[in-house]
Order: sequence, then structure tokens, then C-alpha cells
Amino acid sequence: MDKPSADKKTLDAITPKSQDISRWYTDVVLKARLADYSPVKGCMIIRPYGYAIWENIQRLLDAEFKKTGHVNAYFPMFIPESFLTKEAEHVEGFAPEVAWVTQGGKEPLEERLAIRPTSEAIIGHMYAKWVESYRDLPILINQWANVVRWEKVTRPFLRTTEFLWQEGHTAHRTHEEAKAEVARMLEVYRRFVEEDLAIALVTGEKSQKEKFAGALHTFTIEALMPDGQALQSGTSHDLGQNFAKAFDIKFLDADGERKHVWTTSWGMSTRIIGAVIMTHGDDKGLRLPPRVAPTQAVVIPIVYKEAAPVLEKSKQLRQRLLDRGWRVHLDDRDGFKPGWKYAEYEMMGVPLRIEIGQKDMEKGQVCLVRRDTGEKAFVPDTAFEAEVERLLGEIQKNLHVQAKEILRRRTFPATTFAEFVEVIKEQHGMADVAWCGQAACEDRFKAEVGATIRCLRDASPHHPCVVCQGPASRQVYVARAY
RNA sequence: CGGGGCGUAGCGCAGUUGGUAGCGCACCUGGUUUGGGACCAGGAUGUCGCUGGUUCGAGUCCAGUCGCCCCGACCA
Repeated sequence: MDKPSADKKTLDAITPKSQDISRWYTDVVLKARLADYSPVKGCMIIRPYGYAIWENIQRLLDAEFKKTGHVNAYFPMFIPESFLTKEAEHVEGFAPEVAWVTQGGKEPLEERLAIRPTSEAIIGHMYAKWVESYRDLPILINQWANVVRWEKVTRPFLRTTEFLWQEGHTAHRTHEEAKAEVARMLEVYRRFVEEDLAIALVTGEKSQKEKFAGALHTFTIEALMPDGQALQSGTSHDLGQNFAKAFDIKFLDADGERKHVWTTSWGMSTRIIGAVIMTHGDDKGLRLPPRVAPTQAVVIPIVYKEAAPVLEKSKQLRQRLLDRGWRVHLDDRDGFKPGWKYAEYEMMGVPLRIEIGQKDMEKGQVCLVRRDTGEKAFVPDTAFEAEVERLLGEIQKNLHVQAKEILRRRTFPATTFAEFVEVIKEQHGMADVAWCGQAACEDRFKAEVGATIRCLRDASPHHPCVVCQGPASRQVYVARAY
């Protein structure tokens, strides 16, 4: 138990991921300075390093929204109670977690105001004002905003009382058009998460029990965390005419008839950052996918007596990468040994480390070290930019391959209920099972092991219902969830 | 919201039968160092989560309250 030197090394270390993933997660969030706890329960401060990831997510997603014809706007965070209650299923679903403003200054309010848990109500109200003719359609608006949901159990990023997200709200002339929009945006999410965040997903429709409150149909992208819990990472809702009727959003169609519009909504939140942390991180800390890493490469000069030439070379290397559009940091701080810096940037998840010392300069080479594999390579100075570009691409790809492999290994078919329970409780995995479509059978997933249907698969069932052994209508993914 | 655990310096912790707070790391200054978490010397740092009570005296005992973590029921 007395190990003075070992103690020193483990003092700042994070709890190993394999040992206790919950503590590991908290350690990483705090030590990598992604976020910090706020004085208000369930809220968090997103620190610059964490916020930089969010900014990259915003930038990439927003570009996709623009490409698909959407524009940004901003709606207020206060929603009159009478608006929220207009859509019966919507209010029932959100009532338990709405925060209320009841007083302004010293005066009590005549009507209390909900702090938006989502914006269908206020946006529906406005769309009713704005839509007159079929020529006003479609409306394709997105907003970047904060919302508040009074959650009982919170964790940084994965579930917070206040969170940042984007919510798209569209109104269409026909149901066909709205359904196409729902599918289009789900695909935008899927591609973004798989390709830019390197996270493996299953996608599909939610069961009626799990759908968004007020929607006809909800479609989801679901990631599986390494502890076997699924994480709903983005949703796209076909709202049918539910909100159009509740808020009286009507247009005069070409045939001279007044008709209700068809609306959709879709959202992705800061929760997705939690998925990035969980999916890619290892015992040393974060491993960030290059596409969203705030710093894609860090230059660490190795200086001895003659510091100036090495520092000068370091600056040149940084500049050569900046010129190519990469996000690069030069850590030329004195007083920290290289080894300390290595550990620090590994913890921060910087994808690529660039070491440069006198020896390298003499040999006309640069040392590159990958965060994902730990592989070290010496490359000719002349090939520097090309190698950095190649390696960052490799790292992005490799993280995705690893994530897909973990999802594959943790997904198990089950044909009997006993097998299903084994998958959830013993394997800590996601079950791929046939389901008859009845709510009673769906309820048993939750009652027995606390799992829910994450999404319906496109595949047709090849076995009887895993619960009742009656004829199955759908193949479904079932798992515990965050 | 139930069950369990924990709140003492920035972080991790110690603090005996109640007697006025300490250790390691981090931080600051100077020097030597620097290819996997350096070393020496000096220095600064606290409403002991908060409120109330018991007491001559509370980090310590009692009550309440807030927060965090873990495990279960609800949710992006």
C-alpha cells in the first residue's frame, strides 16, 4: 500500500473506463474541462473546450440544414400556459417536467409562462399567423436555442435540466411532403453522427409508446454506449396535422379549399457530446474525432539547451498546418516536461501529436503520434502536411470502425424471453428481437429488465414475438436507455 | 421520487473523548531541468456546503436544508 512514486502518478489519473464507467465519465468531463457543475441543480457550465466541440457540431449541422433549404430564426423562451395546453397529448407528455415563471419583477403574472421544453406550441401559433396560401408553403425554419426540462436525474451532457439544441419546425402542403422532410432530416442526422462524430447507430421508427408527445410518428437515431445503455441521439417527428389543428394553421389550397398544414419537427442536442465522450474515450481520457475536435493536432517542441531553433521550427510547423485550414495548437510552455504534455493532450483527446526536437531537425523529419492507436511515426519534413492530413483521415475512419465493431458485438438476437433477459442483464447489450406489436408485450421489456424498444427495424420478423410467442409484426431493437 | 454514500484550501484527503484546522498534488517566486507525468529552496491559500440548536467552547454532537455521486421508478 505504500507506493510513493505510483501514488504520484495515479493522483491526477482518471478512473479506468473498464473499472467504473460512470466515474470515468464524470472524471473525463471535469478533468478535460468540457463542463463543470453549476450552483443550480442539474445545470452545467459548458466550458470553452466543451463549447468548442458544440460550435463545430453547430457549424457542420447548420451547413447541412442550409443545404436542405432551411433558414434560421429565433422564437422566445417563454410560452403562455394556454398555448402549451392546446395539444392534449403534447401537454400531457411534457407537463411533469416544465419549469414555470409566475412573477415578473414584483408583480404576479396573470398567466404563468412555461420556459420552453420544446417550441412546437409557440411556433405553431406563429405559423398560423404566417400561412395563408399554399404559396406560403413549405415553411422550413430551424432555431438554435436552449430548452429546460425539469429532470429528476441529471448528468453532464447526457441529461441536464437546461440544454442547448437545434429544433427544426416545418410546415407542408401535403402529408407526403412532410413525411419526406422527416426522412430527409433523419438522414442528415444519421450521416452527421456516423461520419463526423464516428458514432455507430441503429435507426428507425419509435413505437407508439415511445414516440414524441403529440407526434404521429417519431424516427430516431440510437447509439449504444459501452455500458450497454442506448442513447437517443436525434429525433425527427411526423406531427401530422395534430399541431396544425391545435393552433389552427390553415392555408387556401389551389383547389379553393381551406386545409390544415402538415408539420414536422426534429432536434439534436448537446447530449450528443455525451455520446462522443462515451463512445470513443479510453482509460487515458477523451479521444475526439478529428472533424469536431477543437484542436486537431498539437505541436510539442522538445527543447534542450538551445531552445530557439526548435521553437522557431515548431512555429513553422504550426503555421504550415494552419495554412491548410487545420486547427492546431502549439504548446511552447516552459516548465512542463514533454511527458507531462503528452499525458495532458491524450486526456484532452487531441487526435494527433506532433513532436519536434533537435534530433528530428537534423534528420529532416517530424514525429507524429496518433491518439487513437498510440502509433508513433517519423515522417520526412517534406511530407509533413500530407501525412498529417492522411493520419487525421485515418483516425476519423478508425474511430468509426471501432465504434461499429462495439455496436456489432453488443447487439444480440434473442428468440425466447429468457434469452432476451440474458442479453440485457448479463451481456449488457442491445437485443434484436421479434415483437407482436402489442403494448402488453412491450411493457414486459420494461417491467422485467427496465428496457425499452429503442426503434423498430425495417427487417421483417423471422421468429414469433419474443414475449408472447404469438405472430410477430416487427423486428425491434430493445435496450436499457439513458 | 425511493434506497445507499459523500460535502474540510483549486483537486484528492486527514482531523482522536468537543478545545479554535493539517497533509499531498496543483498554484506563486528564484534556480537547475526538458524525447512518457522533473528537482531544490522559499511563499500564498479556508465563512470546515448552508441555516438553526446544544455547549463556556462545534469541522466534530443534534435538527433541518441544499448539492453531488451510485443503485432503482420517469425523460432528448
